[in-house]
Amino acid sequence: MMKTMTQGAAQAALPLNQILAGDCIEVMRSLPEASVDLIFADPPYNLQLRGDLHRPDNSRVDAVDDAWDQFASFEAYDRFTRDWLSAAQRLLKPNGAIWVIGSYHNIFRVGSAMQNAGFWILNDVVWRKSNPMPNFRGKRLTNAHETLIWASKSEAGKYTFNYEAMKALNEGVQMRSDWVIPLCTGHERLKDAAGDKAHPTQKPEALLHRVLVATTNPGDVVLDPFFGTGTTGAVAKMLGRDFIGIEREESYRAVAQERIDRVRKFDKSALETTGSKRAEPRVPFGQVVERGMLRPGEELFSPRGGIAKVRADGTLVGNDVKGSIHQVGAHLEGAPSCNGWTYWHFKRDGKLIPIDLLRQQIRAEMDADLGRPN
Amino acid sequence: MMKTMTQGAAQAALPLNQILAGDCIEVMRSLPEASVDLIFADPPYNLQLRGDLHRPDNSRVDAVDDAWDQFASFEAYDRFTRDWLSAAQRLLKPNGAIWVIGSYHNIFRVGSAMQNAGFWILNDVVWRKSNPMPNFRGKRLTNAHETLIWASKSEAGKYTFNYEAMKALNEGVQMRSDWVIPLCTGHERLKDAAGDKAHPTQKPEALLHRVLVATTNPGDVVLDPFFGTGTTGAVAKMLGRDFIGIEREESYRAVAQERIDRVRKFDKSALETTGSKRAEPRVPFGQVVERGMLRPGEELFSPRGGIAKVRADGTLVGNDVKGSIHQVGAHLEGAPSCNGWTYWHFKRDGKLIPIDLLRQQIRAEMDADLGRPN
DNA sequence: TAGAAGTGTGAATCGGAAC
DNA sequence: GGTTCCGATTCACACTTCT
Repeated sequence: MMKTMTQGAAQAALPLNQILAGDCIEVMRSLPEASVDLIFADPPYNLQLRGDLHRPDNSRVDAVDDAWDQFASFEAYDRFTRDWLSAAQRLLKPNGAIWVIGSYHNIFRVGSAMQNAGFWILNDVVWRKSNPMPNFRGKRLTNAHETLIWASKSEAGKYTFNYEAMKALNEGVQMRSDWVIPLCTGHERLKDAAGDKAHPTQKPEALLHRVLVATTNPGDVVLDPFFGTGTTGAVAKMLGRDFIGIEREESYRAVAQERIDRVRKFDKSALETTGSKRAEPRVPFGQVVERGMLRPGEELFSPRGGIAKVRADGTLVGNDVKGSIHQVGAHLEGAPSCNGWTYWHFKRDGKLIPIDLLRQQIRAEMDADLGRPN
Repeated sequence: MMKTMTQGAAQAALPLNQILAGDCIEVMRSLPEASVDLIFADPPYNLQLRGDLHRPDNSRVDAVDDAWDQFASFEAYDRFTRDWLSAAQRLLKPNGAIWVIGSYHNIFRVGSAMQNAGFWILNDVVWRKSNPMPNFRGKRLTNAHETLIWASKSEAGKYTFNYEAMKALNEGVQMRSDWVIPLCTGHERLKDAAGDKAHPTQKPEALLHRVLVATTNPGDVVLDPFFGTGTTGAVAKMLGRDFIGIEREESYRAVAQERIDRVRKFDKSALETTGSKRAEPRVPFGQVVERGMLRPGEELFSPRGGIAKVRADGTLVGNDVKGSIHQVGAHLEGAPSCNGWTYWHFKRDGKLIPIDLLRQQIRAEMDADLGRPN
């Protein structure tokens, strides 16, 4: 009782669509547990650069040399990683998930720490840069990608994955684990007053667009503990998600706030994405019989010549087996399972028609009754 | 003086171009230190699979369920990894290097252990599979790549990198860190007497070809502690490198030996056969949206006055129909099919511009930066 | 015989609502 | 929380068989 009240109060206190100032570990610890749907984290990469790098024309490469990217040792970086991951895990709802992006300098340590903390890795995703910086010295391969890890809070977590939306984004075939997306350049790249880039590692909005469409729903709460210039917040706002940003540096917060204020949300119809069949209401086969769409005693046919007879209670009997449309189909095929709706056909005017058509009719009527779209 | 003599004697005893039987850690400890130029390792991935998986057609996926891939815990796997890495590091010459391949199940643990052991990571390389197995349940992204880590024995190591050879392999531009290579199938895939695959995880020769051309010279000694069916040995022989294989399983050793005996060393001209132009890359319309070239909610126009609205997942909605640019166009025209790229136009400065222009822009970027056999 | 059509398969951490 | 049972879900190739 007490706990419920506390949680309720805490939930109400969730600072939505704000950029919080301070160290992300401390700030995350001050927020209510199990309150966030998704975390996107772009932690320091611990680049360990030595000296300056110059291009063949002797111009100097503007590298990441900020204080926030300096760690004394692998141990120090691991401790930092464990701490922020633990605070992040506490914030996630049981069915929440996390994305972390990194390069070979840090991603192996981050991935290990995630597994040790009980996060369950769902995919590692490769961001293939279409326009990476070349290797000027010719001593290694062009470092043309970064790695993202997508993980649920625990192995048991029922994470969100908008499979059909991803498939639609990829013109009808499954989205793969390698994404080709250009670097953040041009107008999208934020500049400071002097015309220099406002942040050394600003991520492209296209990357966040895909992450958020894939693994959140409109209205979800997305937290970014290393907010930087606020790409996560900007894209979340466009897509109708709530965000919480945490950023230590005053200058980044200012740039991010100004950026997000400029962002307009897409209209609602644009945000609807292709949904999954799983979300449609379940129709028991018995309803087809009850409504007289099929008569008890009528015969159903499988693609491969199997025959079964409809019974008044919505079960089938055929070939010495009785049971649901799924069970009899599975038995005839000797298969572990079978979708009876697509397996069985009835005959009308000499033609075979899948019984799934009858289910679609029932669903259409249900929708009309409820006054829902589709 | 004494040390030099011992080393010399040990060098002479190096068992070149042989497959050694036994546990790789013990065997490596028995070999002379600082005697090997390159190590290629394909250790067990510790997949932790649960039940069976079936395809939508109910056929069963033949998964990796071998005893050698089973570990009791992350701790046990980490201990195993530390031990074989330490034995491998001892074997490497000071300027030697190592490649390790893995998937998200194990690669983060392997990468961390390598850094902890003092290996210096040079690149992580993504093997992007052109024909991966799909995700049959639609619950995650298609797992379409594996990761390789390339590292020198230490930060000070003067590793071998054949920059020009890689550049030539890539049609004159720097080789990137993402490599597109098909799975090992067809005649290359070794079968046992029963016609089943001889090894569940045989790697394609093209992958080893690129690794060895990039980071060894003819006459170098290449060791593979998880030899399996001997892809490393076969490609090393073709390319005029010496190999040492270590394999615990008698059946794999037999297959590998037979395979390598059949291999003939390439003549020089045969080495220059890589590189074919590929078809124009397919560009999903969703990329146009993700990249912000069109906004969700923005209207598209057909030549004959049809209107549709862009959605966040790259589908269109218009006139009571939802679907891809092609589907909605076909529906408006009452046609069986429609090329949405040329059919739909967006408005800029009062003028109608075909969306195909946006696809051409994306292709131009891809050609400039990616359009290589890579 | 060439082309069409059908079959097989690959390192996979591959449910979830209802009772 | 355990059990039952509905019912959703695949891409690129190589190879074989049929027309």
